[in-house]
Amino acid sequence: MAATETLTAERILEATEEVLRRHGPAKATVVDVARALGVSHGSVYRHFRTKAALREAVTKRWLDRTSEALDGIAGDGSRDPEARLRDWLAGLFTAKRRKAGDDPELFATYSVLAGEQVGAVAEHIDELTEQLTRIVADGVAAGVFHSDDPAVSARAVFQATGRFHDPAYAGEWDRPEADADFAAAVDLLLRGLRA
Amino acid sequence: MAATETLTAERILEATEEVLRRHGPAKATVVDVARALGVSHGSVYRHFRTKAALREAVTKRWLDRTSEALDGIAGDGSRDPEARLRDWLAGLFTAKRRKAGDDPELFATYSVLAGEQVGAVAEHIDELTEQLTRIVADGVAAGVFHSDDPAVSARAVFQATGRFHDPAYAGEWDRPEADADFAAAVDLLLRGLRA
DNA sequence: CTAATGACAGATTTCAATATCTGTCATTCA
DNA sequence: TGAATGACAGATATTGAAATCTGTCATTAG
Repeated sequence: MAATETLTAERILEATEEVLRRHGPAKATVVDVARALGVSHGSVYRHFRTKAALREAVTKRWLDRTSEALDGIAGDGSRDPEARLRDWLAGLFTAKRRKAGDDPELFATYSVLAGEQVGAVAEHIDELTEQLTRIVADGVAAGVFHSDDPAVSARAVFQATGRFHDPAYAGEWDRPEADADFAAAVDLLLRGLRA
Repeated sequence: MAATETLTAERILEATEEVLRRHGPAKATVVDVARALGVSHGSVYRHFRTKAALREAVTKRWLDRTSEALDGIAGDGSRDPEARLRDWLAGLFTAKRRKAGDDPELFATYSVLAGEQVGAVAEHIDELTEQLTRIVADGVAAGVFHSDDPAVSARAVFQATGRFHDPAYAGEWDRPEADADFAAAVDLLLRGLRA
């Protein structure tokens, strides 16, 4: 079905996301994706060199949706850097938590890729760290933060809050202490950043 | 062999550790342990109710060796709290890193238990957090640290440094950036604690 | 001439039969 | 009498044969 429309990378990505959502990362084969599109699996390979590349592309698209939302906070130079940092960290935690809850199968795919140290995940992390760096640098410029090197501080903040965004900890995000722990972490880190 | 000596829990733990070291956590059955001791596996069950209890006991013994070494640092009230905290965190990182490198099979066992949220691991974490709390409280008493609640701050510090002691991250401990990342994390957290 | 196909080899996964293990307990041994 | 045994049922792991999948490519279709 739908063989009337041209087969684009975008359509394949949509179908893959759907198959992944339904079957999870373990099942969800290239053949399944092709079946869902009503084409032969050879056609899928015309657009993605390997199954790994396809999974990575789907995950990248999915991760980019998070980055974009946070980018708005990071880039809003009109606001107080401290409030922006708090909002950004809270936004990241909330987004990951929601993704883990709403799209467990896609999230599982992302967790697998994160464990495999795949390029798309590394890029996502770099992107987030750059956003953080911007906030820290703005804070330093405004005189409210101290940092010898905003990139180093941003990296430290990102890693120190790993428990609240690293998929390895997803199982702990629903525990009742999670929010208090998050608040304590943010308070401590902000004290460390203040000029 | 060695059937002459009495079978004690201690001897079973030693044999289990040896079997675990040799075979890893996947293999390493109760039957193997019994074989290594030259007794029937029923005898092992006289000392440990389940296989899980045996694994946990072995891991506990192994974890306790770490706690004891660090306890010396935490309890040394004569030293500057900031230096003690730095040494304690560095000691924990070094110890975990060495355990992961020297005893990969035992470490894998510990990682599995950590993932399963087992009691012995929770106790180990509580113990470490208490040591940290002592250092923070000493620092507050000496006027060099600020904290509304040393237990909360200690917990935050412990979680924020998870990347450097949580077995989930063991794969990253040998990367060249690890030491710089650790230093940045400790610096930031200490700034956050200072009065 | 480009997009799509489907047959193919080798790799991976599935599945069911088989073997091993866990945990119990009536019995044996010292 | 208390420690150790070994046979046992049910659960789990291993194995190897069959099925499916990945990635390629010569061929077909438009």
